[in-house]
Amino acid sequence: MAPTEGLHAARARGRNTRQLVHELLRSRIISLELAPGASLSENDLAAELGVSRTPVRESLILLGEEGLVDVYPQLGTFVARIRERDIAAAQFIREALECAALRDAVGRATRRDVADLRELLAAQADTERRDDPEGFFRLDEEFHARLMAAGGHPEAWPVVSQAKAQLDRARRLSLPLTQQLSLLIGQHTAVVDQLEQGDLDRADEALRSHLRLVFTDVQTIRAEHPELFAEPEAPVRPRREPRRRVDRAGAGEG
Amino acid sequence: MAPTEGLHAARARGRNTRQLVHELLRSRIISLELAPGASLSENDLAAELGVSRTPVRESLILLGEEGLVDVYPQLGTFVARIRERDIAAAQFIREALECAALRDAVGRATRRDVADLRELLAAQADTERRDDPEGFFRLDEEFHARLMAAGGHPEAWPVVSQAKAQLDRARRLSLPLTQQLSLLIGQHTAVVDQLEQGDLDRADEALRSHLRLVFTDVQTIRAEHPELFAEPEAPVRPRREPRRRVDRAGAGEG
DNA sequence: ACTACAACACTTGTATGGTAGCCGACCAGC
DNA sequence: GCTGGTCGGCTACCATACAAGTGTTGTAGT
Repeated sequence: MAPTEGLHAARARGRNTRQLVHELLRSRIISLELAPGASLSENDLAAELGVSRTPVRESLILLGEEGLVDVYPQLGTFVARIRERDIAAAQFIREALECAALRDAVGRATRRDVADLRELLAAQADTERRDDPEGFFRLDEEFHARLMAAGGHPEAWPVVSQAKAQLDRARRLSLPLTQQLSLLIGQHTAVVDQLEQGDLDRADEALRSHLRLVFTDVQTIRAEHPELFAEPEAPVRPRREPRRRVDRAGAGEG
Repeated sequence: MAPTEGLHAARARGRNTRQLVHELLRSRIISLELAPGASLSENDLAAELGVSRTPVRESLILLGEEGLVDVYPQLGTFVARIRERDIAAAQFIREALECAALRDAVGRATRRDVADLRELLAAQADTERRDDPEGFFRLDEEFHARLMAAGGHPEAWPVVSQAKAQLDRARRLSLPLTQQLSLLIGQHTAVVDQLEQGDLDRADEALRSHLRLVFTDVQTIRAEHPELFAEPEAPVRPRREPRRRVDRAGAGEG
């Protein structure tokens, strides 16, 4: 595969290299293709992607602002380990914003909005039948985004999305484990039902318990994959990759 | 004045050039020292600050993510005009997060928390007596930050702060106009009072109306300073500075 | 065997050079 | 006078070179 082709091809569509690299790395981090703690060298990434250090570096700075990577000057850049604090903060932000938007959506959402949401629910049910969790993730994202748009606050979605990224990293582990797609879809449906009926408090409660379920899921994951999480009170001083000994004789790694 | 000295002196305190430039520009934009619509050239800024283009550029990218500047490739970077959408979104985000944090603070805040808040209120009253709106701004910032900390969500403050930045730009105009410092302080006090008494709904209401007042203030400003705002539906295609005609006769400088 | 030390490889941070693209100004032609 | 084309200067974007700092690691000394 030649990833540079994909990059340069997309550049024609009005997005610059920095944005492309940013999105690429972001998706790799959220999907855990890049595991927490992994080292991200500007040089290596630039070489791998066939671009210069500049856009890579700028992407890493942005990811650092999002809390997805930790940059230690003169030491290295690492995929951020999942921190209890960050998870809790993300959960708080998400819950506050999504529920507030939903409350605004009650009595404001049009029939068209509701119809669109129900269409998404049907599509989500499809992904369950096809056993396509990846597809569900995309539709889940869209569902929550549209819910906020129905409340008249589409601009706030990026903020939620950023918080969500922290949760999603751990969630990727939980979903295939629990296989709770039908449960999640049921909760989505409940939210839309209450929204349609105009019951403000019940809608809020439905969405809140849904978000909380995802949150508690993350907590259970922690016991199973402690290596992905940061120690509670041990500020991780990451280790540099031990240098591979350039030993001609036995270095035949293929 | 030699701003470069301040920069390089502060560099010793563990902050790199990018962060310093970022903070500097951010404060200048929020204080309206850099007016909406103003052009920000990487070259000019680098020359003015005595650093290279790299940290300046990286700062501008970050400011772009915050919505404080608009970057038009191959055209220029401009201080973002105040957009109705951005203001509304910022208000929504701020209200949702601060009120949610306050609700958590009720029944959780310690006596120490309340005492600290009251100390801030006293200091705010001082700034009113001394007619020091700049000082009030700082204390206001700290008050709201501590309120969120009292709710157990200090990590969410940066998100609020970023949203607040959009509002503050317009607020800078409104405050000296209205001279409502005492009113604002009174509202702050009401929030703390309800928090201390443990009345959840009244605390929420007190904070919400406080935040709304600030918001409506911004709206009144719009009529007086339309040039700082963007047209509702006209995506501003910013103009480049007209070139000064190089007229030999009258331009004998140097 | 163990420790102190010094060179090294590698990191991010900063500075600078070159490129594609856009806009305003200028000018020929109508 | 007005319009279309061209030119020049400016922009952000990307690439590259240099600087400053850190942990590892091999080594000499004890």
